[in-house]
Amino acid sequence: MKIATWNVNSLKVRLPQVLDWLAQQRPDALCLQELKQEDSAFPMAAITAAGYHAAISGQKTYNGVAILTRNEPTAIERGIGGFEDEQRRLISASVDANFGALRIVCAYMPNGQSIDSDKYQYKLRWLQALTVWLRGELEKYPRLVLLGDYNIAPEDRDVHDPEAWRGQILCSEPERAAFKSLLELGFSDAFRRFEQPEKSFSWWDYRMQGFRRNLGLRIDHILLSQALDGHCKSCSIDKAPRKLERPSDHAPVVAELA
DNA sequence: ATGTCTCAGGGACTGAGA
Repeated sequence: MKIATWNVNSLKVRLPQVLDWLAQQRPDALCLQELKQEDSAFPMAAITAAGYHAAISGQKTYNGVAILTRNEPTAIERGIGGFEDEQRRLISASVDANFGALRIVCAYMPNGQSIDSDKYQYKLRWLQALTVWLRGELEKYPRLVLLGDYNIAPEDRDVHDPEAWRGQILCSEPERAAFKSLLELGFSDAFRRFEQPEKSFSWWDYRMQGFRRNLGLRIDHILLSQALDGHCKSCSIDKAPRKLERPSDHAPVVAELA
């Protein structure tokens, strides 16, 4: 089965691209972030017509996440259990796979703005709560995949200019330590299980002709629980949608499980 | 290079967030 994650930076604007991508790629599951719309505005009819179910948790202007699946999702849950958060950043659902039920967790992790911002403190608290909560989720759902926009570049090789970014937001040591804490739950980074081109990124700033010059970061990830390790057959970044007119600033990340 | 894109409020542009 094919699973993917894509920060679309407004589903209203990006809907035609999402529908095209679904038609071309036919993923079994697509996790979306930054819908930037309330649930009442979600384009359910178009998604249904494309052959997909949708579990959604939307919000006006900011945030908002969804899981689109070809098979009906079950046990849909919103947010991090035990963590009060008015921002709609996380949704979970289960789908059947040929190797057993798969638990999908779709996350839009906080950006943090800058390391001296109170949004940075919120980011670190959010990541801590996620890690605590996931420990229990992994017991309930051993075959669990955590996909989304992590807003963390885990290593220097995930950054176009590591020296310029050192200690900055998306790259700071506390953020990288939080990412490592996720790995210590038994997760592995699907992308790094395979040989990849150098300077592989998933996000490029709209400014400075960032995409054309490949001034990017790899901040969108697919983490696989230990029970899924042997099931992952490939993982790659699809840069094609980033080349379109009016693109999202992120590209989809895709993994194949069997 | 405070550089681009998106949204809301209000009804043209500005500010916030990324």
